[in-house]
Amino acid sequence: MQENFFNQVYEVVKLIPKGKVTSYGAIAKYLSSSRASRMVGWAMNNCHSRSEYIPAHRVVNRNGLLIGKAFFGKENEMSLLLNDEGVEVKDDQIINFKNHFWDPSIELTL
DNA sequence: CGATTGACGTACG
DNA sequence: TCGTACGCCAATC
Repeated sequence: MQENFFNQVYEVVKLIPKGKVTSYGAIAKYLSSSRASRMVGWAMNNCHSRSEYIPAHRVVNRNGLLIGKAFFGKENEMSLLLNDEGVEVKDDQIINFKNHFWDPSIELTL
């Protein structure tokens, strides 16, 4: 399979610390282009094809909205996981998103 | 093999 | 400030 973009996405997502969240655009920008955010979402769509578990619930859109909840299975599961990790989520919307935001381009110190 | 879609985001009007 | 168009790459139809 793709050992460059997709694998990079999965690796970054798995590196997200507990209680932290990031956005598709942040990962895309860290990997290549800011406009490659669709590829990140596509990677998440195929995340089940990966051998490792991908904490996709820690990856949200630019608005901090749990857009992927519909693909996660149980809608509440995604919110509950984030809440359990210390991330405040209200109505599928992350509260203090900026406070919980985890930027790979900064945390990974590219 | 060619066209369209897809967990988004940025740029331009 | 709000709305529409485009870009990225892979997978599916």
